[in-house]
Amino acid sequence: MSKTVNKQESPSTSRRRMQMTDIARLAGVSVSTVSRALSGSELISADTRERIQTLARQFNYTVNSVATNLRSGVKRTIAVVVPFEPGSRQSFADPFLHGMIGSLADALTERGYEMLLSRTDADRLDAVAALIDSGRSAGVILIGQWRHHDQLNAMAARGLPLVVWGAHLPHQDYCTVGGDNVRGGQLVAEHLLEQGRRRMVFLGDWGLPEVAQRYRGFVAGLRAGGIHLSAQQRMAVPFLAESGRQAMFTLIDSFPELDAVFACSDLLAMAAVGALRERKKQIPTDVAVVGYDDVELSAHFNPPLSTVRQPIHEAGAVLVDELLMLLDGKTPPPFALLETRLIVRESSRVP
Amino acid sequence: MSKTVNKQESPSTSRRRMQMTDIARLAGVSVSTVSRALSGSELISADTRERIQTLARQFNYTVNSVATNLRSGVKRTIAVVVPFEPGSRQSFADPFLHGMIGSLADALTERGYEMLLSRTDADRLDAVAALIDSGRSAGVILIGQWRHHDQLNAMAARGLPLVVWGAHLPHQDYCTVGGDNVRGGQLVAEHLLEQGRRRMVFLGDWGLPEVAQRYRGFVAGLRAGGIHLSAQQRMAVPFLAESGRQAMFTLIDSFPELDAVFACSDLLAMAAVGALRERKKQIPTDVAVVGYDDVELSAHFNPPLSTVRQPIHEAGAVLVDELLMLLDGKTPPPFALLETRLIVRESSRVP
DNA sequence: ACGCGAATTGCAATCGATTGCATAGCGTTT
DNA sequence: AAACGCTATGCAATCGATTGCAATTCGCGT
Repeated sequence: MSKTVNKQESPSTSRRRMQMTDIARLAGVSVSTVSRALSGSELISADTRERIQTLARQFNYTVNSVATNLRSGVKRTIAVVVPFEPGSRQSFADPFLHGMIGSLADALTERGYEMLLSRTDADRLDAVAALIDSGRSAGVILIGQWRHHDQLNAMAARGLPLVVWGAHLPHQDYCTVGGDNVRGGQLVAEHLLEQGRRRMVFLGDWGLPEVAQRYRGFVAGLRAGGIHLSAQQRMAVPFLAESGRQAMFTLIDSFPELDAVFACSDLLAMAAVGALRERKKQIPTDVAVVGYDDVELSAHFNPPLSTVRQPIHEAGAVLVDELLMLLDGKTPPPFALLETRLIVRESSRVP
Repeated sequence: MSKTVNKQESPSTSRRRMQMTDIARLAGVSVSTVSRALSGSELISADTRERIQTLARQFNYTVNSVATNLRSGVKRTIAVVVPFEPGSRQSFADPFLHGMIGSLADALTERGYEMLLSRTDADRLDAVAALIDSGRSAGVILIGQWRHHDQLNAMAARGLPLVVWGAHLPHQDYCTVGGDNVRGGQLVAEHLLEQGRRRMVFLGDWGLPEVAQRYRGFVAGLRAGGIHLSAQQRMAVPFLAESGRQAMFTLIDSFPELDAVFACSDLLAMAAVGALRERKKQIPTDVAVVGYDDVELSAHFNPPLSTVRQPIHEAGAVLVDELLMLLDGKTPPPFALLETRLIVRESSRVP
């Protein structure tokens, strides 16, 4: 390759990217001076500095942050990882994730970081280590711990800067941020009991730590009210609308007397409502439905959906702040429990 | 700064990242050899190669892609930019965007690219040029052209690798991918007329090119059926549920005889359904509602929402492929129109 | 006129990799 | 035995910036 050839040059896009040497040549100074001028160093006389900055602006020059990072060793990119179930690849579909990503994007932008969005096989969570090992990002924010607490602990042991949205578990060496899932489940149980419901069903994959905690809280709350949840009153389903629909049909068939549904995400709850309608059940008269997350659409659903609110906006900020603490060498609290409250709307309230 | 000090070192995270020199030392060879071995070069003897690869795996070493990119000049990061309205910052809330991001994430991952997700002020679209100028990404995929066709043309003129999801406009120097919005609007008009509706209202911000085209198609379709749309039969609203709700109330008040709503996104349509219910209108008996996008939830909404499907999965692939063509110096078609079809569900179909 | 410090600016090493070219080692051919 | 060729490896320049230190210029005191 000849030295004068410009990489990524192309017939149509033949303009080479401006670089510091170009500005230096134009200004008649050295690159050192340009570098310092652009970073606003006091070492450079005010008028040289200004002249160079004007020049840079004129030519749309921006310092190459890749080179800067390489030299300075400081990275301003954070990877946000959204795992997908290896079978369906569809985890991305839950609107809750969308809210989470938006919230993280905001929090990172505010603090001057870039966001690298990455999807990973939920069974190979440890693959995210490569994002850090390869220097692509300074740290990782992972949405959900899925079934691999162990892999996460291993990564934490390697000292990788990692913060996880999820449940706080025993023997946890990594840092989590999440809602109070047990409490959330309990609130739903109490509310449904209060509404006079007795024959509940539970929808959600309790193989996942967060869901497991919601389930535990729910069962505990029911037990306190003297109600027991039998094996036919629950179904383990992934966070997919169609799965929720099918599961709901199965539950209606096997437990037709049901009068309340607790779904572990609003998406599942909405799918459940759809399935119940198809079977001519009135919501909430025949069956009360409560979801989880309080995504934006829940309030506009028909009927408006009762749900457990997760403070998404705050979540992004806390996740980012804890990760930045880690990067800064400080030790963030091992877990943060965010406020969790029940929002009662029409889907579970009989007037 | 002393030479032995390790950047981003910290009390808790004191482990320096492995690098090529370390592997070289461990293997007793030079870095050149390691570099070649890890990239699988035939120049290195098979057994040295294997020995080095094993070593790298053992120590969790991954080549620093930042350094690689700097040297090779090839970047494998694409920026996906989601503009937000400067007032609300909320553009992120529409589930359509979520689908789009997921689809792009898939397409990019499949092709071995990373995705940098970035939010920008919709009034400063030209700010995305900095993503390229600064070398953070090789190219940009922008979701929507918003009100700044001019800024986009200027960027295209600078030769920036840019592909836009949106409407095909006259005098367009950049490359777009989008649905056939005019046709979409027209399909909705025809369908509503066929259902015997005559008093339609339109919900959506026609200041945005895509929406304007849907509006034009809709109006043209109505005109063909001998129907005229007066100024009180439309409202310009941003893609926000609450705005949609309020706009719907206003329309109901100013044009109470309405019997059909065409909303420019499913989010708006769902919000409209909510507002109509609050005013005791039956859907679809009293008022038919049609949305746009066919997001996943639309099928599970109550009633299931009629809508114009945008082929989101295909969209991501096409956007990415066109951008890669640009990066490759080829000239992609100036615009791609993806299949647009009407999905009729219960919200607009009287049995 | 000379010396000295302060204010500017430039030189060159460096970040962590890649790669053209040089070279070392070793077997073959004549 | 000399010459040659091939394979496997190392040297050193390079990507685009940053930064410690050296060098230059200039003003001013004596």
